[in-house]
Amino acid sequence: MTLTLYNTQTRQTETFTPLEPGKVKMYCCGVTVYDLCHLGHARSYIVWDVLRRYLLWRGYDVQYVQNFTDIDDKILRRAQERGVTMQELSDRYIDEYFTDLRSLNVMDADVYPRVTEHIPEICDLIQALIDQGYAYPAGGDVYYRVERFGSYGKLSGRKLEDLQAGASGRVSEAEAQKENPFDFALWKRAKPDEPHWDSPWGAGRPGWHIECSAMVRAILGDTIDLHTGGGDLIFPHHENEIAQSEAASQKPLANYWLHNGMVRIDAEKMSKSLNNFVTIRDLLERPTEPMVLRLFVLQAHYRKPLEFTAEAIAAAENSWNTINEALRFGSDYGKQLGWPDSPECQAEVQARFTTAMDSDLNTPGGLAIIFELAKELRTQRNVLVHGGKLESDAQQLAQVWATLVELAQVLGLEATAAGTSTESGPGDAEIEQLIEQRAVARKAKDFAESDRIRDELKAQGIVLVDQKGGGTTWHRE
RNA sequence: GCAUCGGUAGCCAAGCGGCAAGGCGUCGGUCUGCAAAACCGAAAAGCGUGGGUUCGAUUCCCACCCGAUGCUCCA
Repeated sequence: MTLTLYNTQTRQTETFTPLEPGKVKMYCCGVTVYDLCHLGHARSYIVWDVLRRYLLWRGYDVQYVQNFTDIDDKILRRAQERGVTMQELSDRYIDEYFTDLRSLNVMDADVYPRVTEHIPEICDLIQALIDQGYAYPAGGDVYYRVERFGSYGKLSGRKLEDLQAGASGRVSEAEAQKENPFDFALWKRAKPDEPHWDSPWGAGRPGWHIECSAMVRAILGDTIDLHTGGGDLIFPHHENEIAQSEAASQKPLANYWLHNGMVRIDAEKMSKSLNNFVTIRDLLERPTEPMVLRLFVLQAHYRKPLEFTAEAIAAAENSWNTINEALRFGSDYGKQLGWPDSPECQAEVQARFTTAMDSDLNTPGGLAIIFELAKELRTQRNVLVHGGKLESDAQQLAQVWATLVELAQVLGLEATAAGTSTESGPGDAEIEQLIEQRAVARKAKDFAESDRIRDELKAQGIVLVDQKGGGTTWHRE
């Protein structure tokens, strides 16, 4: 069984072979921190988190690095608008990033480099490019000379002559200084009142693309195994990273380039600039369980576009209930069923899961297997609750459960506790008393009264379930 | 215009050469005073369109239609 991954660079699904057996060096392009993360970011980081978890599960030693872009035009502008420093603004949104992504059970990276902490390495790299003729200073800026890099465009499959200059409608005033309109800034001269660093080319700050090249080199080395990010980064960001890094080192920057598909809303890409985004915070405060969002994301293959709708989230909510109930089976009933402390996993099921995941991280395929396990557990749970004993062998069921927990963990799906009992409303004793009253009414065939009590509790989020034997159980919604 | 990726049941979504996974929803049954929950069962796509290759194509090739993304803000 070998892992295969779709490599944007070759446009093929390839067998994954790390540079060094058993070890994986992985770099993921992180966020520019001037706002809250939205669902599109969530998708990206969940997907790469799953790749990382899967590699770990397969026994690789994974070194995972993800940057924060903490200097940028948009950060500056917003900081000025709010009357705070750029660092105050970026620090705040880095904190917010951790709040949101950790709640989605995205594992922390091993290193979170920040641009402002790597200015010397960035300057060294720029100098090396100038020395080799790949870059030139102009009026306090430094530009990369795209025509000098013969394979420019190899990642995104485009040729310089095919590019349409200014197609995005954002032509900078610096355009005139460039030798070629596609030359891009490595270093930007500081405007008055902007944060800046001294450099051989004058006071300024780094361009967007150079940071990743410099930080990958500083932390992971010239060549890494996996470089990941959103599909909207392929051009120009990743193309430019390749041009910078490979010109400097004469070695490949990454052996595998992986990109996730965009989240769409109303058939359009969700993005900050289109202002059509839904933040992770919005969703979680609705409230949507974090695991529901994970499930929503993982039910689609990572490279395909994913349409966000309220219906889709509602569907994922129902799906998650099934898995969640099954995940809780062990802690709820394991002891009473005499399960061993750590039941064995079912190798055959693990193998099928592996086959799905090996094929370019087919999480929908993996989830189909998880649902098989979850449905069996849920069925037995209900049989147990309603009938008092299991229909299937308890020890075998323990293995089903252990397998489910393990595979769900690979996708970062973990059981969440039953309804929080902190909400207001009637207390347990009061509920029990109402149930008692209702039982009396039912016995007297006063169904109007019994239904009234049931509806009243229902309105307060208390669901009554009449049992076969005549008793009534209840739970909070 | 150029580049890339898609178009599979009511919705979401796998599969990619040999009689179309899974999830959500829908319908029927069991249970119930009625519900809810749960359980059992069912219906529902022949895979964008037109050609071609093949014993055989949703899967490969060609053309076309539609959509998305990118073409120096972007996960």
